[in-house]
Amino acid sequence: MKNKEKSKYRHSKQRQRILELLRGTETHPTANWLYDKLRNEFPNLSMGNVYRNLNILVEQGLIGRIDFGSTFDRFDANIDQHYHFICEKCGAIVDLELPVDDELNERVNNLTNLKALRHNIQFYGICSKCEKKTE
Amino acid sequence: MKNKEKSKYRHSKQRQRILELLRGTETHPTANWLYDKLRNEFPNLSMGNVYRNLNILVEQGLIGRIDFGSTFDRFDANIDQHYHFICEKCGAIVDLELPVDDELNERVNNLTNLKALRHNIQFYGICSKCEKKTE
DNA sequence: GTTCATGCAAATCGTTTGCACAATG
DNA sequence: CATTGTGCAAACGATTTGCATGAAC
Repeated sequence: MKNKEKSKYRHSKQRQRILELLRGTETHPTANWLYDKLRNEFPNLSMGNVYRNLNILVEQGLIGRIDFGSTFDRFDANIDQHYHFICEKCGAIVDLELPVDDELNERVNNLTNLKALRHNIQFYGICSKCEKKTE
Repeated sequence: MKNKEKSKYRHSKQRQRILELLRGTETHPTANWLYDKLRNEFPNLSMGNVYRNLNILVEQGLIGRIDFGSTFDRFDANIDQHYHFICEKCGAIVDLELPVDDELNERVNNLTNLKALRHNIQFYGICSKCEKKTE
């Protein structure tokens, strides 16, 4: 699908440091956090450049963007807790009948010193409509 | 915490119709989708009003906002698939050691005619630091 | 010296807000 | 008539983009 085989990327101190910072922290920084950390080293650093480099690093597969889903809010009159399926082709969101498994929270609570109260699951894949179109 | 016991809301045709539309669809509309559907009935409808009403309906518990997490992107040098815990107090995001359960995808695929390839889980609750502060 | 990276500012996109007027109860 | 809802336009915050200059190779 996405073929940019050419490793057309040059070396850049800024990008290098962004990657190092991300590798050196357990937290999940925002672009702004990285920007603040790097202002000292690169006094003229711009947010635009931080974003550009983050996108390049994601494209290179060196980092991940924590992907909670779409960029805009979606609303739902179905109040019961339920999981969602999101089609990677057409973006459709489907409610799932899969029973909500509250034991998962317990497993987290037993494994860590966190207190998990609830959770969401999003499944990603291809919906039946898009599956047909491709075939 | 949040005490606005008074049902201080009046009746509004626009809000009523937004709720009806949400109840009448299986999709998970965006504000813009609702806006488009309602332009005919309310030629002067504004996006601002759609958003205001959606927020009110969420506050009333009549609809849900599909909540994928934070408003800004977060980045992560840990590429392996893993689940996340999000602290509802301080917003911290913690990687979980909980093994990724690919059988969940199979359960979805058996239950539906979708083809789930991967999934994310986000747990929500209180992290240990915030837990201490509250106690 | 061609191409990619950068800083800067302006632009974009989804969402929120301030305000004067209209609708509700 | 007191208060909430509305349209409008401006404001907002996170992210992207156009452009002239600077660094990499």
